Amino acid sequence: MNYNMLCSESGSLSARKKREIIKKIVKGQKAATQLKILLQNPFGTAPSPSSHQLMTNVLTSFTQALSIIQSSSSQPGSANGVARRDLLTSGAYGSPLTGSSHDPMSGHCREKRSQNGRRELGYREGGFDELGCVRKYGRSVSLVYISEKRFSRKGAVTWTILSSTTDDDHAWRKYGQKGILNSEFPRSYFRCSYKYDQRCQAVKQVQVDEDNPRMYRTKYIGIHTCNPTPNTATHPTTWESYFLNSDHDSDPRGPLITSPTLFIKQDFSKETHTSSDLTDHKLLDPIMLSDLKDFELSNPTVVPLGKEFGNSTADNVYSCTDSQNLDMDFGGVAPDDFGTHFHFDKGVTTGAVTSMIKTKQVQLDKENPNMYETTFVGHHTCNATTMSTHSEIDYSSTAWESYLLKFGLPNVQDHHISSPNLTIKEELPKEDTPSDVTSHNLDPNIWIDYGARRDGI
DNA sequence: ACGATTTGACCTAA
DNA sequence: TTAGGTCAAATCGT
Repeated sequence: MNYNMLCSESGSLSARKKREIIKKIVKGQKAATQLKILLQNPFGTAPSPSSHQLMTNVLTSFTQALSIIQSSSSQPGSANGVARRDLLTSGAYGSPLTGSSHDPMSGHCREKRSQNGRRELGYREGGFDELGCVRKYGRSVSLVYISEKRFSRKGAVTWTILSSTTDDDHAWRKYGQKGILNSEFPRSYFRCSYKYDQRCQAVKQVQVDEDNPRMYRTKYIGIHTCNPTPNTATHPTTWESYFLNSDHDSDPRGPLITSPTLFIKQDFSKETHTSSDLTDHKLLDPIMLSDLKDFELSNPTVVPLGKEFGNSTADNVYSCTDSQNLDMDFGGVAPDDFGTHFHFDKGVTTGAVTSMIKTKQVQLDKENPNMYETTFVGHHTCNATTMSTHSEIDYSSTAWESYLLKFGLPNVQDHHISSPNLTIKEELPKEDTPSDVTSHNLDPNIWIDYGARRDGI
């Protein structure tokens, strides 16, 4: 939609719709302003919605405003509807299409068959509004809407991100893959899973990045107009991702990538139960506990963890760096700690505050060498560092809550988490294991590698 | 049985 | 003519 179109159409909008549009735009402007403030001062103490939420609000408001305009222009008998169609068929969009197989006036689909008899749905000359017809898809039959296809894509919002994962908070359906000239990796094509259910036109193209094969270059085309159901959309969390460009506007959902594959098992030791008494945390809601058990996040992200010493794996143990007021000397690992059972809880009193030293250990899982088992003992009483780049994290909370926020468990803010022993298993390709295990960003806390040892000595 | 993915054919734009 | 994008039958996975 161009400026002239907006202007010409605005003339036919009712006063009520004009008010709606202005309201939406103003709302978007407010969200944009908030986002600007947040970006200028990302570590401010004042509570504010996450950048993701703000960007979502901006895009939602503007998209809704545009939808109102577009819905007005596409009403039957609307002169502007004709103008819109003319726009879509003019110039670069106006090339005739083969097989006038769809009659938008009758609402019926006409098929054409290719030389090999394959059934096809052709494109009509120029763009036309979506019209439903039944098509066979594999062995199932589903309602299909023939859309404006690539013509509408010309003016679609597009942006590209570089991310360690292909996941985002939308459900996608793969519809194609192509080898690309002078490119080592093929390009995969995805459409929104709700393309036919909700006429959502969003698509994305994913390709392994040439410069960094560990990263995915994802191009998003079009903004989602669907309302995904909660159980089908993954939870949005930030991870390693970068905005590469934004051709027009930026969809806030694009750069927000979900977390790596994590298998979380939670267990409670006597030590940690007693430790909860040392803090103001309350016991975890049993319902929450059931949710935590074996909670899985699907994502292929590689997060560096672990070290290898020759051919044998070694444990890596970490202490929270925010315990600088505490005794940093853990006294090494006691001989009887060598083995599979960890025991690192140490109660330390600093001034009037009794703290638990948070430790974690990382070890290759014996059962599955592609997995890393991280055991967290104790809980953080420190504030997570503001050096973290994870905007989704509540920095004032402890690591447990941070994790839970990142993982998107529902209503986690309403729960005060006790200090469980938490074992996280991460699925990581071993070849991606770097030597430096202290700089990973699995959680928002900074860890010091205070020792590595061979297991089972 | 049915939804999702694969993959070769087809289509359009350049 | 060619490269990139899409379709849809075949196939896979649950």
